[in-house]
Amino acid sequence: MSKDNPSTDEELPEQLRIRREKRAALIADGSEPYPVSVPRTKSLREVREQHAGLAIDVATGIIESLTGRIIFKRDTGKLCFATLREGDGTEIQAMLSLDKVGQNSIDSWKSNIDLGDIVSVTGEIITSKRGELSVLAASWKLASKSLRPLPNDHKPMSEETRVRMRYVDLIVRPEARANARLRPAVMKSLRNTFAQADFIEVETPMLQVMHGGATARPFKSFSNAYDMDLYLRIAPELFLKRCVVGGIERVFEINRNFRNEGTDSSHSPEFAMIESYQAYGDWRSIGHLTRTLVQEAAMAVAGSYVVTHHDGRQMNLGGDWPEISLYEAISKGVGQSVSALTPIAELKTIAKKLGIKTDPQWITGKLAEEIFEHVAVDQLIAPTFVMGFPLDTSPLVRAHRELPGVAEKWDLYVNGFELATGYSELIDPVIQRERLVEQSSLGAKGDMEAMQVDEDFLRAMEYGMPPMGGMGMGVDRLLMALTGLGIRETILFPLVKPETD
RNA sequence: GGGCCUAUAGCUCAGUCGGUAGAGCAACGGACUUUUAAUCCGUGGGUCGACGGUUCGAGCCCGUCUGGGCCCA
Repeated sequence: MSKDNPSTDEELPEQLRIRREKRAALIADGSEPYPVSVPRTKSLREVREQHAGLAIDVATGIIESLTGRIIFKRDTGKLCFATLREGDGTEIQAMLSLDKVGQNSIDSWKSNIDLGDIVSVTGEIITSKRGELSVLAASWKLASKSLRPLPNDHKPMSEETRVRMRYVDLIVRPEARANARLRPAVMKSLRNTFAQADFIEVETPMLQVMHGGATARPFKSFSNAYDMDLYLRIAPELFLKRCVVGGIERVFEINRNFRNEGTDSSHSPEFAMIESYQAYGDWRSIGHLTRTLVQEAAMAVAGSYVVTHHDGRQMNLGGDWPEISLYEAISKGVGQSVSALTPIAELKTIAKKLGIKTDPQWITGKLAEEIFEHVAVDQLIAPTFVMGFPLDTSPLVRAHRELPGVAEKWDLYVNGFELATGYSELIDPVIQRERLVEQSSLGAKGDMEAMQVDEDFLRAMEYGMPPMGGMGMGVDRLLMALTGLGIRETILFPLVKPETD
């Protein structure tokens, strides 16, 4: 965007140039376009609350100093109106009349103050003849001169502009303000739910010597001080499990993970995830916890287990959630019986028949999961636990206590996407070593997603890890499930490629 | 990875058959003491994403690249 930052003013678009000239004129006049402070006695919200229900054309006699960004400006000859807006979207009208502020002041207001400027207005709180709650200025002061015109407040900015200039999006679009405040409300609820169940929050390394805990391609980095490669973590799992070995029996982390993979409306290269482990629990107890976390989050932001999406559609997250078996869902979807013992050749035939493009490197379980995603996922709108995933794609999970070839792993689907996953964790260090060695051999064969053998993690396990359930849930996806928004709307500043000239 | 769509004023968008670039809001000048996207009169504002090609002439046609979006895998 170098065209917006030229070295000389002559190159600027008209509107940017004029605002810079106004800034210079203010300085030349001896008034500050960027003062260190301005009068402010109350927030706009406080004034609105204090004077709710005031009748038309009332003078309260109460003097306040209010600040806000000018979002509309309506100047008549001797009386000027402006709408001030503060960060949460609360608006109050400012009125400047010639007989209250004088000729110089009102002239300066008309010529030097623009849409987008932040101002402080001191005066009596009144209602106008149309009943609009207003501050009738006795004096005013510029708090910050805006050098760029605001976009049209009545036409939404394009999706790309919203993402690239979220600060402007937050000024002009109510939904953007609401979304930005939704995430902290959900985070607070999640932490409350964990706290009530005696879980302890920890923070584990994001820079890791080796990536593990999930199958995904990592971002690679490098430490100059240690002269070694580092990876941005793809999951905190192996560190949280170390915590459980050390006796933090109920543990969780809410933090960022990084995956060097494709992006679309439900995938971002960096994303917030909850992981939680519960000693002496299993996949069912952790499933119960997961449901509570989601339902309490819904209650916190919507006041109900029934949430309303931005398109008006409603989603009931209340009650118990149905459980379906992965292999039964596949069997139903493809019209023939499929189990964890179905030979890979048969799965390949099915995949081919469905038109799924397969990778010859895929192992049996991966093929089954791909078929599942192809035939069943779209129908999983209401919250549903999909139970019993292939053992060979779940290297950190305990084998199902009854079903051969199946792991005690569920995926929670909502709105057609995977929201969370939970396991009965594998705690036998000998089997764990075998699984990780197998993974690393896949890595050696070129599978960029395969885990490495983390010897320190295995050593921790060898000290004895209690039986436990574990869970991971995408925070961005939880927000998506609660609001129906795309991931780029739930993240304030999603990664975008830089603008070019 | 493949296919389709898209990029024009500060913002949101039109632009017909290839013939001097348009609107609304915003801006600038003027009028107006109760406006609510104020109104009225007047004015200015463009490297049409970048580069190359075809043509007497390209916002428009062709190619390459870049950004963005959608669908498929």
